[in-house]
Amino acid sequence: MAATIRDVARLAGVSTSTVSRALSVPDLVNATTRAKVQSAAASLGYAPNKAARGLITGRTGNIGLVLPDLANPFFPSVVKGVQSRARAADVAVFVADTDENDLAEINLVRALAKQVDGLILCSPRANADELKRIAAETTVVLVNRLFDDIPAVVFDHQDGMRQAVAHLVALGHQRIAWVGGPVSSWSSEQRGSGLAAAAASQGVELVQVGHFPPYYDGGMAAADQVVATGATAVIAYNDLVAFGLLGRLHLRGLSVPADISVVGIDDIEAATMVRPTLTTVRLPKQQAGRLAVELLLSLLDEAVAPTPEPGGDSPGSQPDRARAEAKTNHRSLTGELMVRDSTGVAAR
Amino acid sequence: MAATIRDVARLAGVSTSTVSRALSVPDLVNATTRAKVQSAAASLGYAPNKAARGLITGRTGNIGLVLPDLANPFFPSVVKGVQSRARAADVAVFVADTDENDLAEINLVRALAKQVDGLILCSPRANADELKRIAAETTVVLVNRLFDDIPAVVFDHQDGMRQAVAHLVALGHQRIAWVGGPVSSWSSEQRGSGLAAAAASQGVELVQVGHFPPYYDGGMAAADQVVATGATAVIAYNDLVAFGLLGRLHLRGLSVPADISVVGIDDIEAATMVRPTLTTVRLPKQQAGRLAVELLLSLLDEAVAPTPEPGGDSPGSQPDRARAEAKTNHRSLTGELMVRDSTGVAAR
DNA sequence: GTGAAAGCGCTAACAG
DNA sequence: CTGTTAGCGCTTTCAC
Repeated sequence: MAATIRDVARLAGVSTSTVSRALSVPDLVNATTRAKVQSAAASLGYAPNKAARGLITGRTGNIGLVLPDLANPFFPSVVKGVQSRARAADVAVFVADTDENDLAEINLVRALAKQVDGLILCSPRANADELKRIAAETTVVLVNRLFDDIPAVVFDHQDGMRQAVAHLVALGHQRIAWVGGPVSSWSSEQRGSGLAAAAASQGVELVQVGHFPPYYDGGMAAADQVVATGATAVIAYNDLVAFGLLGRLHLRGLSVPADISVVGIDDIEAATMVRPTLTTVRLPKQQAGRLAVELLLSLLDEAVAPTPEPGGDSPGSQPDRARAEAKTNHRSLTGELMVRDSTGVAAR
Repeated sequence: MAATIRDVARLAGVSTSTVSRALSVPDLVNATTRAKVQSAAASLGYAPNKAARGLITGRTGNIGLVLPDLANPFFPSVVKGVQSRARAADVAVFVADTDENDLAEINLVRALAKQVDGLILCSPRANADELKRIAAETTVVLVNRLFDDIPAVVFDHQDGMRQAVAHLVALGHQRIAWVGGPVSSWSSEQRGSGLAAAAASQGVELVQVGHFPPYYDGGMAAADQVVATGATAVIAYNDLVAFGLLGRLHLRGLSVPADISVVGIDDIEAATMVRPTLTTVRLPKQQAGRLAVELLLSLLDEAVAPTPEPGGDSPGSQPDRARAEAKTNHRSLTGELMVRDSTGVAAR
């Protein structure tokens, strides 16, 4: 059995309260006692029981991360970001994979909610009502989805899509196909509309080719329709779909980029492992994870020490404005185009 | 604030102990009381606080999973397996990524150990002493590494390697190169020796080409040495390394499988997304995760209700033998060769 | 600056 | 079958 605070107290010849203080609010105890306690703790290899502490402080020191599918390389990156930031704050992370199942999602959220201080929901599939309810019950940060004023970290696809289109236009493409992701996916909608805006402002034609599952097979399924549009370039919902496109195009004897250019979104590691290597919009996935943790932690602190009510001495409408904006708690990250071998001069 | 057991007790008009019993050992309470309690609990949306329960039962209902690198697609699969099995047992999973850093590994283990019932260590990098110490302090199951008699789930590479070699031999290959993984990797050693045995028994020549990092770059680095051996086929430590090989061979203008055949190990999803698709030994990764959880849970139960001491009425040396074997708590999983486009008839 | 006492939410004896 | 009592390991008043 691990050492308890009592063992430390006994060894140091002080009360348990003193041990507690010496370890968590060191300034409250005399330097010599503190040293005594610390060495006692060290020699016993004592570490406080987080669960017991949580019981009384109401803070467990744990957060939960819920995501749709670890098999999609996008998510492990986010997990890594979350982990690295959480570790720095000495916070442990529960990870739950929902298998793209929205029912499993809400069950997992409910189960986890009890034992964490807050939740990070990555690309949640839950509907609006569920989301609202969840956010009402526990502190949550959304990643890759915006909803009401629930705090969130999202990718701004406007600029990434602009870069992708500019690149293709420079190569002479005038007709671009867009392979959308799942209908219910917030990010697919964002990517699509960002792309539409970019295409419009740069004067190229955009053809949407339906909605497909965000996997390799989705790309396989989309490829023939893409070809049928007569587009000379195609932008896929994500890299996995782009790979599927590559696969099917290859089967049909079409060569990339000679016959058609392919652009992905995400920049998963495999994008440089396939041939041709994939031109794609790199999304700062790890950073999103880190930011989400930061946002969550700041929210939690805020709950403990709430910001003083406005109404200071100066009118200061300017600062108020800034605060209001910060208050929405939305962080936006932009992507960056990685030009590789899957895009080239427009065919004919 | 969430409802507590007291709220439920009040609403149902019973004591807290009755609530506790009704919910965790239903048979111990009268059917009508039970119903009353259950409906009260339901209407309050009550769920027991696991941390508080753990404080007294000594079981948190949580397990920890520590692994080297989520960016390697091998690991997310294991995580998925662990999750699915854990969820079925209503156990939550802490996941910690060590970034292949053995120091981080032991720190994470220490931090997690306090708040979980047991730990699953996947491909641990820790040295023998550390491992011994960890296993002494907490219930642990190893995945992908065997050490002493710490319970473990491993892959038996003997048969997978035999299959791979048989396949290559059938294609006329007589000289096979082996690209090893990290020197300190237990599984690299296993794979290497399994391969050596297979090669010897099937009468083909095997050339080891050093040790390389288990990534794409490792394969890139190994490729030229592989070519220099004059081998007509190469087996890589894992699929990622095989991809690196494919990449560098392509750069050098060598064609796979016409000039050289390439075999990987793992069968990560991307193996069917590259061109040529990769022939590889499929490892049942998810199953390993599931088995590890099962093993861990059974170990935990055992600790609670220990097996009765031997010494029954019958001498039964046969059953004893079986029990002793089961007692080692090692589960072995075998791989299966997936033949795809990266292997072909030996280049003469 | 430090100790004694109370209690977080829950379960496990122990009586009845 | 059910209620009372005690206490898991810790923090936090409240006195001294």
